[in-house]
Amino acid sequence: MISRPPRPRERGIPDATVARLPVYLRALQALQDRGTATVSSEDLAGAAGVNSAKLRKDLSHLGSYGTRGVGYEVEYLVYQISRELGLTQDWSVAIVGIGNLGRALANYGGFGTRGFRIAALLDADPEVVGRTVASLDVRHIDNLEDVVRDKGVSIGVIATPAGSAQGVAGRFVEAGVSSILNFAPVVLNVPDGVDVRKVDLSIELQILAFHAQRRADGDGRGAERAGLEVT
Amino acid sequence: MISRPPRPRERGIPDATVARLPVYLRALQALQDRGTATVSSEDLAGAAGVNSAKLRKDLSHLGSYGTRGVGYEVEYLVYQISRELGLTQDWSVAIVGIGNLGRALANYGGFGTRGFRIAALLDADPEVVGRTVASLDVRHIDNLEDVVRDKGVSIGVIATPAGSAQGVAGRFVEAGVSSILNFAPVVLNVPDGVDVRKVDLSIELQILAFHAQRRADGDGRGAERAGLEVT
DNA sequence: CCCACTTTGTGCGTGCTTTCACAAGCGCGT
DNA sequence: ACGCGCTTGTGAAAGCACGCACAAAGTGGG
Repeated sequence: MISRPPRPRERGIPDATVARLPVYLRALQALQDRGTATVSSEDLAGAAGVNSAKLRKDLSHLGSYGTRGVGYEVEYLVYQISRELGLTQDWSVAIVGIGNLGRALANYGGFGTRGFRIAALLDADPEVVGRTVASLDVRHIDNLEDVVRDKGVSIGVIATPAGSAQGVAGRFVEAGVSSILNFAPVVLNVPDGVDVRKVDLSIELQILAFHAQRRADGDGRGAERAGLEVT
Repeated sequence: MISRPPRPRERGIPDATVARLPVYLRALQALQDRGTATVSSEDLAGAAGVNSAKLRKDLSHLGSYGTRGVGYEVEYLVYQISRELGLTQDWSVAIVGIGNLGRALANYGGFGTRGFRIAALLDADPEVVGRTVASLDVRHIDNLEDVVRDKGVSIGVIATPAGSAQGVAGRFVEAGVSSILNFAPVVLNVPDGVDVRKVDLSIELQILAFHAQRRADGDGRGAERAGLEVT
């Protein structure tokens, strides 16, 4: 096999676009709350902090939902993006590791638009198990498989120390969870077909430090590389 | 003017590379703790979850620190990456918004390698101001400018509700902070020369939901798009 | 009905990222 | 001293992503 067939991408929305859709959605919901009926790509792009051509191209991947000379109908667009992101159905989330971060996550009520329901909290520490956090009983990690099955958990959140994360990930996968959000500072090893996203505090700080240093360093001329919003 | 002069990028490390250096650094530190002296690009790439060619090219931006036939000396590489990221100096961090998340951040001791020192906690709520969190007094937000000056804060972390975030960002910038890590679900508006990074819970969940739906949807054939680790 | 104005959707050039593939370099055993 | 095996560093190719600029398409006024 010389070259695999040039990647059909059968219904392909580029990953970069997918990463921005939630931002557009939030901006749109803000507009909706303010009673705005339609919005131009220029204005929406401004609110979302992106280039308007990029926004139009992103939206064009979902179909032609705008009206030339007018703009986009806010309500309709909210619906289309929600549908595309899969927010019209309910996702059941389990959080493992109820330390400071786990508690913060559990209490973080406004999970964007609804669509996400925190179904269970799990921890290994007997000190924590049995307590009530965000009106949920914290259950022992040994019940992970049962909880996943009984509550139909489809997204697992790992907020444990680094050492336990891989083990938890493995159990999630074994139990049939194929979407994992990982806050532990380790690279998770998972089989193909499992989607892992990582959120890492200290990595973000380190990237900021790099740019800050660069700014301070070569300051024969300032701000040569700056103001970059990053997703 | 047809084309701007082709972007000198005077000491340019690509952004994509910078974003991965912290991951390499962590993997290297794990190796170091285990007493490993040298490591091949293949092994390190494995530990960091990236392609080995990519890793080598990334490292080549820092200079030629490997030995052919052998690999990279762990300790030396740790030092080089740390230096490049600016972790050999101390960064003073202020956290604004001491809710669940702010507390979690304040208590998150292991900020990667040292290099980051939490210098101050600020909040607007009189109920919270004055309390001690992570052995720091929570001070009133009105002291932001003083704190930034007195403690030499160079990185600001915003963990407030969405509504307050822009205001806090403005004050940070005004006070001379030009690196901001934003946890609030809003797009911050800052002048050029200020570096904002955003961490957003619900966006991550929405992206997971998208891929999960895709997997469930078009399952005439499974897992056509999967296993993608994302930074 | 037509014209001026607005705004979308997209073709195209450019630059960045990733990946492959391999020559050059290094260490070790003989 | 020499050759063998291993591993780096990098040219070259392919794929993506971004943003400009413009044609196409719609609106509203006269």
